[in-house]
Amino acid sequence: MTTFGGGYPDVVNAAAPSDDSKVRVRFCPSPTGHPHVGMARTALFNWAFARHHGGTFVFRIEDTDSQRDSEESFEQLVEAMRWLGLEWDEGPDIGGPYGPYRQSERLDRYAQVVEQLLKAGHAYRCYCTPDELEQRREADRAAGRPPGYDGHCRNLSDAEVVAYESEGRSSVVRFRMPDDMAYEWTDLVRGHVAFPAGEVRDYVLVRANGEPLYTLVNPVDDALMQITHVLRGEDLLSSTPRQLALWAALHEVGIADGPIPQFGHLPYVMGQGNKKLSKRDVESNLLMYRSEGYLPEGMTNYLALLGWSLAEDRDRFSLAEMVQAFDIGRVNASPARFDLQKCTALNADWIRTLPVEEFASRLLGYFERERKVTLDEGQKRIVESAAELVHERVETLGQAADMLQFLLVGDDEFTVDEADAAKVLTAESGQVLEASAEALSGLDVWRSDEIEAALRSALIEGLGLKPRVAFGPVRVAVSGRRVSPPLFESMELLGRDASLARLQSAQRRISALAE
RNA sequence: GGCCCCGUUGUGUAGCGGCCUAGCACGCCGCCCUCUCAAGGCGGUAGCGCGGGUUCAAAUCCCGUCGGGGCUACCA
Repeated sequence: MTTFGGGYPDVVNAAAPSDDSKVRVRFCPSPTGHPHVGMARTALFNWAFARHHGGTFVFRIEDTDSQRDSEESFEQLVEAMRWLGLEWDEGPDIGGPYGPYRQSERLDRYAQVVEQLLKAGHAYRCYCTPDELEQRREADRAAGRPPGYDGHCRNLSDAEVVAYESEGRSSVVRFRMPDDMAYEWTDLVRGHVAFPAGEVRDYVLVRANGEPLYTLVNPVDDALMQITHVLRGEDLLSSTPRQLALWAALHEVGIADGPIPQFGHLPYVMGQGNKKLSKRDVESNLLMYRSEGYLPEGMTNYLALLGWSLAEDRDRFSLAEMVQAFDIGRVNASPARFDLQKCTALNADWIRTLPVEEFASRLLGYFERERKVTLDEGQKRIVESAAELVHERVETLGQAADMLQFLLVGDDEFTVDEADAAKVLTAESGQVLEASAEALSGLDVWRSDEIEAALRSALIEGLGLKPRVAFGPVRVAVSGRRVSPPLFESMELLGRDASLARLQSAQRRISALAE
């Protein structure tokens, strides 16, 4: 028996190229559905690896499944990558020396490769119908034989081929796996991984309709694009032997000339329970985080923590710090659960770390890009001043926007939360509002410290209330909520007229209640 | 069924034979601060799947076992 690693000692387990600038890695998603956090984690680790080694990060689109791929999905992918700040050096939009970078534009090359593999005997046409295959698989299962293609069409005679063709059967192209070869490699994440000989069956490279499959195009493009390191999901671990075999064949027919890349299989990102995070889970949608107002810094930071850590006592770190420290050998092999709470907490941490002015400008951008609202100059100034008030109180930009909403709406659009009103704007609070309005209307200077002094004197000293009891109704009246940014500063920003109007409106509400 | 991968508090991780009566973060629970909510401060909760070895010494090495996951497609 031959061991693949032993047969090709200079390629399979080749040490990482000593010249780091030769490092070439790729992120190669299929454009189906929305961009997904597991995908983003894979992209991030590839990117960090490339940057750490001063290598090249290639963005390649694997769109060979015309049934499932979509242009919309492709655009979202690009957008998600840009949002996260993972710039690529070669890719569909910017080209590069090994383009094109969309596989749908490379079909002619794959056809050539298939011809060569067919000619060299590394692949053959298989005329088995899906039904026949299914039946034989069933039989194998029943008999306790290992499943997989049984090699029916491996060695058809010319006459048999002619017969099948004249029957009008269509054919797929199958790769001929070497008979007695074991496959092993040193996985960058898992260490030594071995598959015994005879386990991997002949597999399909090209569909009957002529469309090439991932099993073919992925290794072919890795070869053509001189990829040196393949960092991908654990789900592809067991397809590695097939790819190793294909690589050997590509070498033999002269399509591949560089070393076989080193493989590293990243752990799954799990969702609830023990299930891989699926595209159906809401928290898997990367762009959802952007629209909720997560920071790209927070997102990449959290994603990095899914299988990797920078130091034992540090969770928060920047992309630059990650690049500096990234070591694929220190990536965990066990699956990581995606924890929205931790993700959000880390994002909150990042928000608080931002200088206030920076936070304000992100918030302004968030209003415009994600909330699609155009703020006038006055509103912008309010947001800029109010940013400080919510900076430490929110976990996302979205929460900040919500929390400041009451400062940005006119009296006609202003609404009071009904549940909160029911609890706080009760008959007894009528006198609180009345006293407040009276104290405030006499103020010479409308400033938070003056407002606070006036209200404290009227409500705490005057009515003898505890602060939290006294300010509750005022808060709901002015902000519409029981939870709000600091009250007196908010009132200053709102302005005297609007503040008093809202107090009066709340009073009317209470009197209406009494009747 | 066969093959492969994985297994430290609820979650993410640190730990790579003695520094571990297992560290950090999130969560959770108290307390303090306080105009609400946060933030901040202080304290607490909870873990090496199990069983055998090896060793003076094991979360760390070996074997077995159990559990979870993946692949076994004309998906990727």
